[in-house]
Amino acid sequence: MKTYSNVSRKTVREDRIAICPIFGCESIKRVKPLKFRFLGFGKYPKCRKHRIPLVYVDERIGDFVDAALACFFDKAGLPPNDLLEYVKSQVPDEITSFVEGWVYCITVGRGAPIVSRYMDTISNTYLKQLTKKQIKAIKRGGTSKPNLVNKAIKSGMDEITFQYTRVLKHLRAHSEVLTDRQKLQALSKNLQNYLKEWQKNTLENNKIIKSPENRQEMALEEIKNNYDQILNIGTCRCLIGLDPESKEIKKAKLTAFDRFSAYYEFYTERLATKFTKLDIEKICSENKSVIKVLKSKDSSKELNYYDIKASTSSCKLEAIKDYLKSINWQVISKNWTIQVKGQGSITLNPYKSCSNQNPLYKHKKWLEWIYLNEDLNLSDRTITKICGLKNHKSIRYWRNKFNIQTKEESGFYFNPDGYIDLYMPKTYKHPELNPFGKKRIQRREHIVKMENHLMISSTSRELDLHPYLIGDDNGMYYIKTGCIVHHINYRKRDNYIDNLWLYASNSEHNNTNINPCLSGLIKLGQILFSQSNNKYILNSNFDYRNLESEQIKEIIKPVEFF
DNA sequence: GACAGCCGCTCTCGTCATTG
DNA sequence: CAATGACGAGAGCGGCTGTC
Repeated sequence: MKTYSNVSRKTVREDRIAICPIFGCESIKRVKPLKFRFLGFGKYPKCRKHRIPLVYVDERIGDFVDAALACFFDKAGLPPNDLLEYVKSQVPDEITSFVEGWVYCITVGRGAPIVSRYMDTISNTYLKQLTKKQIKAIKRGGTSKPNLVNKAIKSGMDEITFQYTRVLKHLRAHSEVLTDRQKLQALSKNLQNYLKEWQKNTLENNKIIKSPENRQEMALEEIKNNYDQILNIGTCRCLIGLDPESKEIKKAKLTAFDRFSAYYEFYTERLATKFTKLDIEKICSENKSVIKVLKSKDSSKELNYYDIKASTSSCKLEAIKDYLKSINWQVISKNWTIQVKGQGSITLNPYKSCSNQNPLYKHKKWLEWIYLNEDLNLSDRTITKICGLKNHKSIRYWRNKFNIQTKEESGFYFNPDGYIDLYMPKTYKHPELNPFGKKRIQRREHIVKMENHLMISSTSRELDLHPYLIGDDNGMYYIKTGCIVHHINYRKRDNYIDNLWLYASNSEHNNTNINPCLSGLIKLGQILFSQSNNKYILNSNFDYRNLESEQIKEIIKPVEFF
């Protein structure tokens, strides 16, 4: 569990704004330093309503947004299997419009309007804590009267703005990338009636609505399943034009904020996983996906399109070529005959590889599909290779001819070692990297995340005194070279801040002493030794967390020698 | 079309600790 | 002492794009 800095007027160095840590509680207060450190009431300000200590807004608001976003975009929010099976078997024509409609309704069904209203309230109340002069100074921005508004208050404002922007960006991505409005269609009456029945039945069987007190006896995953059912009812109700909050849910006093709090717990316990466009497409289409193509080559390894990007070029090209053959091209275009100057009309075969005799890139729909496919994310250069051409300019030429706009390039790349590399903007002026400013700075994503986290969560004094940080002239702080940002769960792409730990040096990093932990897991049977492979393997049929803590202590206690 | 500066992407090398 | 794994850092090829 994350710990927050205790809001204490004894230690607060300058005015800051604090809030009740309960999501949805609007109790917000300006915390001033005590004039005499030993005197004064309200040394540890508490929420009047909940009687618990306040936390700083800038430390808590990010958690709320994390929780809300985890809730909106969790995989469990996609259409549930029982509904999908019904639609596929009974009304197969409606599968696309049903899935598109469902995804369209997810954000509203899961409470997006409430987040937006809450963020509005927080930012307004935050501003009310300031004097008119201070608000004017903030609005003026720049360096005007820097002493009037102290740094902590300014950074709190910035954090609220940053987090609000995050919410809006995700919602925008949802409406522009994840949903396709043109595919939205009214559902048939049959399906609507079935959805009404479905939500009634689901509500009746939901354990949390039936008896909320049972929650304490349930495993976290079970709680999540029940919460997801409630949230999916919200989405379903939106889809059939009803208010997402049903009477039963209101009766059970399960507010949207309770659900976000629950989701914060799921998020911190890593039970929430974000869905992508690929997941939606997978539901809609029966096509063999890239994943399946690659899986067939190495069935033991779970692959996704990140792995495709990171895999070796030849393997990637072959996988993509195989994948392209499996696409249902008849849906994309019905006419595969093109006119080529000097050769007359040619009938292309999209199920065969691209070649001189089969120049698929000269077909507008083919090129458009392959270039704009977000999961493949192919560049002109890669398409050139797929087509067996030498000069990428040919692909660009045909793109221009067909009026296919150049994509916005993304600023991150998958290092073959497994990390995510970022190209840093020019404002990133790490004093120890590229001191003459001639080259672009590349930085691993997890280091940048740690730097951002430290900048947000530390006071200016803490930043100045931090032994692992180095500052620049513009008040930015960077992790010194030589320090190591370690992935706690050893997953190099899991760059959530909770999975990162900063070490002073490689030697300190290598002293993490993982061996005693591993031996504990071996004693518990979580890790087994496979004699056929001569290797240790993970025992996936067993979860030591199901044991009582006393049992675990008994098993892993030190061996006694006679 | 030549040129320059920028940038996408890949590849390589270095350090340190551990292991056998 | 060589091999290996986790991590950091950046060189370099050649494509992209704007300008003349």
